[in-house]
Amino acid sequence: MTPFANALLAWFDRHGRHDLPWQHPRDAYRVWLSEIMLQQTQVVTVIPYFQRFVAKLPSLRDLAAADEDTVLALWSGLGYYRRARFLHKAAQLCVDQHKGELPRDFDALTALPGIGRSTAGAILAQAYGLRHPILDGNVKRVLTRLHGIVGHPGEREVEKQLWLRADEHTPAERTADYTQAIMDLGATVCARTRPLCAACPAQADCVAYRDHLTTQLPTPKPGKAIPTRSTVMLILRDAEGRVLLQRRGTQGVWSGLWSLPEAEDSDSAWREAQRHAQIDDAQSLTAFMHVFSHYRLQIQPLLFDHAAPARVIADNADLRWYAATDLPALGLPAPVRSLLTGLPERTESSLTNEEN
DNA sequence: AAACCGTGGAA
DNA sequence: TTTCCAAGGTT
Repeated sequence: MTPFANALLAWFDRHGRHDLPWQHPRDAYRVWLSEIMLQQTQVVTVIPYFQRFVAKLPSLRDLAAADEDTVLALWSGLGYYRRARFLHKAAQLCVDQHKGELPRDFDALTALPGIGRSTAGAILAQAYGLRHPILDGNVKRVLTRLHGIVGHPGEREVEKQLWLRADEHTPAERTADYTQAIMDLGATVCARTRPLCAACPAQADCVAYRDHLTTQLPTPKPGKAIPTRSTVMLILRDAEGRVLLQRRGTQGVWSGLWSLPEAEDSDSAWREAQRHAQIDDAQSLTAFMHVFSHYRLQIQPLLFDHAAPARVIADNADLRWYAATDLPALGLPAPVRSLLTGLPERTESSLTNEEN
């Protein structure tokens, strides 16, 4: 065992996190679910989603048997929705090909959608105690500092070095604890900003600490400007307060989620609205910006109140009028949920349609 | 290889 | 306000 691993395990026993929801009980399904939810997402954000998810779908077989709408509703607000669709698909593959269990084999695990090298390692180490390294954001931060590795971790040479170090430090004993420990260290001590080096068990071995490089490592990703796009979101609301929602396709952002019909500008918005309902006035709501990882989206909501639904689209499975009480059970994009939740009440004038 | 894929919190 | 990015994987 490397001196680092030894010191880290001793630190973990006293200062590690031992009460995370997926640790009690720590079965393969819960470890897997937590690892997928935690991809690019912090622990504090994940915890309530995890609790809600396992309360509704406590086992892999429950997940496999669930509707995609149910899964996406449980994921709604977490982002990167492809994770949820992959998770669902992988559960069904486990039922079909692995007797309803998550495989204990690395190649079989990474063959499942949504499980890459690091996530597979985390599952095998934490759920089954097998010696496999992980290399998530925490480990990259700890190891770049510990070994003074310069260069953005996204570069292939840098990542290759990091995997070698990750493997070197991963002990054959207490692998599950070590895996949790290095993530805990990265999250609580070796933080991105203002690391608590005085409390670090690896301080004596740390190149970045020795050379005063902790603020410069890991090397930040080269910045790139992201474009701004714009869209008009149509809120068609009928006399009973129901709103027309459209299920998005399997490609692109918010795949599989229920969202609002969209248009490029207000003119095409009117034409689009008239395809779905008889409408006679529109109210521009406050426009706002929604930020994705790779572009900004300027959203102009357009409220068509007291719309009379066209009969022709009534049977379309991907286009439905939903009551406000239906919304909690639907997978909605975060800004759409926020928009619909904060919608103005239908006014007396709109109810009586006094403009005409 | 580089783009794509969400969201919210911190600084 | 702007910028950065957190338990990554897929195409």
